[in-house]
Amino acid sequence: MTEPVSWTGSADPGGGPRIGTLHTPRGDVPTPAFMPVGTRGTVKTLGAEDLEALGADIVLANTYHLMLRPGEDVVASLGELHGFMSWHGPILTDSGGYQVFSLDPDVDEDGVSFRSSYDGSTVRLTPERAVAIQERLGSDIAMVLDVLVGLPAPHDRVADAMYRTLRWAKRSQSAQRRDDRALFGIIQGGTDLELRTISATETAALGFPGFGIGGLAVGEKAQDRNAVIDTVVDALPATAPRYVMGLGDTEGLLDAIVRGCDLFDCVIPTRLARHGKALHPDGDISMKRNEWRNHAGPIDDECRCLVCGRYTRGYLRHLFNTGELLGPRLLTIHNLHYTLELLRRARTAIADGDFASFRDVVVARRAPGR
RNA sequence: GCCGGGAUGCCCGAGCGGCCAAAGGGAGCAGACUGUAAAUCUGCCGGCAAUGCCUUCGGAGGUUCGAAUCCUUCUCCCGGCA
Repeated sequence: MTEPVSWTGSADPGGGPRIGTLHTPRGDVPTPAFMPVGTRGTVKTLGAEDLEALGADIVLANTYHLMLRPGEDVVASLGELHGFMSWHGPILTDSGGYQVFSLDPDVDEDGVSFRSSYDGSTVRLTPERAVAIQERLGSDIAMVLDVLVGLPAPHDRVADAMYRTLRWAKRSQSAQRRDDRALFGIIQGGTDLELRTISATETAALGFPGFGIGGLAVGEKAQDRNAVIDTVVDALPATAPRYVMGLGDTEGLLDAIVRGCDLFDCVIPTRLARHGKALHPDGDISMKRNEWRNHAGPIDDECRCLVCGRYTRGYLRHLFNTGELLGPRLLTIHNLHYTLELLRRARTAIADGDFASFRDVVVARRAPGR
C-alpha cells in the first residue's frame, strides 16, 4: 500500500535546515511548518475560518480530551474531526501521551489509567485504543501513545519510558485498521543521547512514515535539547518528516529548524495570547502593562496581521484590563500570525540558502540588551 | 424626636482588650506559561533611613500596663416607632 502521508523535500542526509512538502490526504503542507494546537477540536477563541485567514496549513487536536468530550463516536458521526470542526485541511492528533505526563495517571505495561479531568471517572487508554480512537476521529496523522517523563529524571525512569514507548509503538502499528490515515512513531529518551539513539534507530526500523521527537520542551536546557535533536535527526531516515512535539518559542523553533526538523506544535502562541502576552520581534511583551494605557500604536508596526492593522496597544490593554473576551481572541490571532509568519520566513530563508543569517538576525533582535 | 444597628486599609468585608499593619475577597501592579486539568497560576499590595520604627480601623476625649476592640460625646448612614 502507498503511505497516505509522505514527505518530499530538499533532504540533506543528516542535519541542516531543509524545506519540503508534507503530503496528506487533505492537502500539502509546506515545511518547516507550525501546527496550531486545537486540543478539543478548536484552537481556543478561533474558528476554522480564522485559521484559514491566518494561513494555517495543518492543525492539531487531542485524543484524550476528545474521547472524553464529546466522545469519538460523536465526532465520527458528525463527519469526523474535519466535519466536526469544519476544518478541511490536514489534522494531526496527539495520542494522549502528553496527558500521561501532565495528568500523572497510573501507567502499567498494558496502558494507562486516568482519573478523568472532566468527571473523575476512571479512563483507560492503551496503545491499541489510542490508535482506534484516532482512526474514529479521522485525523490524517495519528501519533502512537508514548510515555514521557518530566526532566530532570533518573536515568532508569527515562530508559523505562523510552523502552515502553518502543514496545507500545509496535503494538500501535499492529492496531492500525485504516490505510488512508498515517501513524507516526515517537522518539523518547530524555536528554540521554545513547537512549535517544536507541529510540530513534529502533523506532525508525519499524518503518513509520514520520517521527515525533517527544519529551522535549519540558524543562531541559536549550543546549541539551539541541544535542538531542542532532542525535535523533542523525538516526532518522532523511526522507521522513521530523516533528518536534511541543516546541514553539521563537528561539526553540529556529534551533530545531536549523537542525533539520520539519513540524512543530505548541500552545505557547495561543496560551500566551489568552494570558495577555504578545509575541514580538524585539521580545515578547505583555499587553496588560499599564504603560500601554495611552499607546496609540499597534503591537508591532511591522506586523501584517489584521490585529496590528487596526487595533492599538491601548485598546488591547483595555480589553485585558476589563477581561473582555476579544482580548484573548485578538492576541491569539496576532501570536499565531507571528509564529506562522516566522515559519514562512524561515522557509524562504532556507530556499534562499541563508537560513543561518536569518536566524542570527531574528535571535539577535530578540536578545535582551541589544 | 425616641429605640435599635452600623461606620475597618483603593473597594467589599472579617476582627470585638494583647499573638493586629489588621483574615478573606475584589481591584491595582509585576511575573510565569512549550505534544492545553491553563480566560490559569505565582508574587507584591499603609509609609520608612526597614530583624526595627512611624501613621492607620468615622471625629474628639477617656478607661487600661496595653484599645480597631471598653466608656463618653459628636458627625453621618440604615431599620423601627412617633
